[in-house]
Amino acid sequence: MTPQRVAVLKVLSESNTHLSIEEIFNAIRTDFPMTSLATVYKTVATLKEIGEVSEIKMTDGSSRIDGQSPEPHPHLICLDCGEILDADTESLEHLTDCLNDRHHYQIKGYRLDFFGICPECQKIRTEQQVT
Amino acid sequence: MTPQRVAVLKVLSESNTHLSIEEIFNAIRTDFPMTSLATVYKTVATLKEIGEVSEIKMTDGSSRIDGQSPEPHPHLICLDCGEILDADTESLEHLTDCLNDRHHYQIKGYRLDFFGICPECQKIRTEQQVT
DNA sequence: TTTTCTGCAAATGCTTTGCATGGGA
DNA sequence: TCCCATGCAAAGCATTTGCAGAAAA
Repeated sequence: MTPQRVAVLKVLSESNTHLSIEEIFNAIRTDFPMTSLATVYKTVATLKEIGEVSEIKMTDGSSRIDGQSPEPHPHLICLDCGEILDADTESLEHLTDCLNDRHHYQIKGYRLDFFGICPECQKIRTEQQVT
Repeated sequence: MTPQRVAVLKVLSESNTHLSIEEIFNAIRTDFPMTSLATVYKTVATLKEIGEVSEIKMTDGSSRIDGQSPEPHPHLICLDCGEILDADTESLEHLTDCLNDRHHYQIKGYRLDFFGICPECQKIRTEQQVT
């Protein structure tokens, strides 16, 4: 627990938006001007590992940090300004209609990817356990 | 229509997998050894613009090209080997159960992002049309 | 001929790493 | 004291770009 880590956590907890690493960095620098960008990256990586935050990869390769809800959940991303909103929906059913109604977003597209273990790799994992 | 572009299209149409740029590059080089990586990038970018292919950004920053179905659709991505499968489901309802049944994937998580225009930017867009 | 594409290499942007220093427990 | 975190700078990786030559239309 170093002042830098406290500062990162403070920034993330006080913000309800999805900050970029740069934004976190700049926010911290007002309090701790000697903090380095590398430390922010390292701290965020640590927080990700212990499940405190989640990361949203943007199409340009950069990423945003979600410090509020580490569980995977739908996002609304504006194609124009890049704003990210948490889509507050309880089920995956009738999502787009629901999102249009609630958030007044014009939905243009989506990205839906599931992460899991394919049958082949499940076998490999099982074999490795046995060995 | 240059030989290089034909080659890229050929590779993409013949493959039913989700190739990385490198894989496309290597596949082409067997036929056209003088093709450069930059050209592959440029060609894929062009194909993306005209909607012929879609791009799947991986968590490591690299991307895979989907030459079969340009429409956004769910993917199954293996956490171990990185294999990408198109999830053949008709609706978004009861997805994970359905996916487990059909593809025998162990679903560990997902990424669901909607892209659209936020209310603010809709206003801006409207104003710009008027101006 | 005129435009567009190619290929090389350099540049870019975000992120990661190596390593020596320094603060925390 | 011992260890881990920090900060700087350099490296890394995927991708993009500038530009001159070459091919397409």
